[in-house]
Amino acid sequence: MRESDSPEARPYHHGDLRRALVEAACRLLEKEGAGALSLRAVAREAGVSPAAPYHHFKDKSELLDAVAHEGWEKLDVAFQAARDAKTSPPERVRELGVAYVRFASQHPDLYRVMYDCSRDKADMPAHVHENEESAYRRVREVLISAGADPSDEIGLELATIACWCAAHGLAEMTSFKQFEPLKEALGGEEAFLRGVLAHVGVFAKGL
Amino acid sequence: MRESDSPEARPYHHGDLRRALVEAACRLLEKEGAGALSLRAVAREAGVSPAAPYHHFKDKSELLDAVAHEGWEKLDVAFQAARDAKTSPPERVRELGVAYVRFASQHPDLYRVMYDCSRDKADMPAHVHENEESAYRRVREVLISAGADPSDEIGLELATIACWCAAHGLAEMTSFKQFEPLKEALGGEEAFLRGVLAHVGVFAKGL
DNA sequence: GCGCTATCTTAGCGTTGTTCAAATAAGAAA
DNA sequence: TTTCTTATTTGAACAACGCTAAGATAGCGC
Repeated sequence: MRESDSPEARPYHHGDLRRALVEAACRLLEKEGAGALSLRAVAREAGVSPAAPYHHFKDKSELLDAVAHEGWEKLDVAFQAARDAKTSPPERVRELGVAYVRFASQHPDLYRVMYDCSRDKADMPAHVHENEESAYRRVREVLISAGADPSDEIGLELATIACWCAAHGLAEMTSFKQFEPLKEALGGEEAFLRGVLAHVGVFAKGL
Repeated sequence: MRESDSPEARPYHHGDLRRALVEAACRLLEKEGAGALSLRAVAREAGVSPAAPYHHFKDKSELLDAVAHEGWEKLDVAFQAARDAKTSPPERVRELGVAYVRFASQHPDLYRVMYDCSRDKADMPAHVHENEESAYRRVREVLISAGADPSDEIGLELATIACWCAAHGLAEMTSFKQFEPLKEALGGEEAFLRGVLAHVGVFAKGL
């Protein structure tokens, strides 16, 4: 029981440690929270020595990158449902926003890692951010399908960014306990999210 | 030169160390960034031993709280100008948003500390957040003066939160290098901020 | 003067990220 | 097969961190 018990390819004598480490990190993140996510703890959880990860990641931050990558993929899955929802295109924009925020509120520590990675590598070339990029493009597509003018390059980009900013801001705030009375008054988190997003132009009318 | 050279009250035999520590922390934050802000580094910067801070703050996080407190005060100063601007009330809402985001983009590391403190104490009683609260109330006031219906308690709160979320989201994103081409196309950061905020209902039309 | 108490220092504990030489095991070459 | 090579893992170590405990120091009221 010293490594991931998945029956996958184990190309070297200790199995696919890289994969095992990322999974251990995700497990720790859900169990103990972001504060407990040290490289040593991840190695411990995976059952290897503290130095082992350095043969698969040059840094702690590179491990976190891999975790974040996983996170963006999970978010993309959550986006699928919203995009394929059988509602009007403008409503789909809202669904996308709600899906985003709900993802963040269901996996707060993972979301934190994802965002910290994005910020710490904010000045790196674009190809580093492939997953963010793909989520970004998805928002953009839904905005177009909701009636945004695709020929107005700048306007479209501004709208997409506004979408993303509002969703990110709300995602980081929903957990604030100060809002709980309001959530109850509205009858749940879902209604709260929709209520806030309704005040954000892009979500309210799809541009 | 072992402590702050301000000629202020020094009630105990080493001067007002608490104050000196907060100032040293702010100095470090601007010089070296958030990553270099260790308790020991702050003590070093203030010219005292690593254990000295523990007689003024029970924790590292309590020092950061004090730094964040300072930050909210500085933000409030930045808000003053926007509130007193001689423009139409709806325009003032936009000014507030721009002031908020500009503050965050001018003091990114301080803003990070401020926000991390808010999140880490998100489940604490309200009086802990007096400064956030006062900034929140300021937004609320400006919204009312811009035409929001003060009797619609819930609607007003939702609008305030939407404001804050959009501003916070944008504040954390403006530094992303991906947006730089767009900023240039629009002729500067200011235009970029206004462009994004224009897509956020609350900012665009003051509710 | 005296003691009291707050303040600061020195020393130390446990943990972290990271490096490096040595050990180990898998795959290729003989 | 045996040997060689190379990728992987370990164990020991370093500096830096947050934090604690015991002692030194200095200001205060008596």
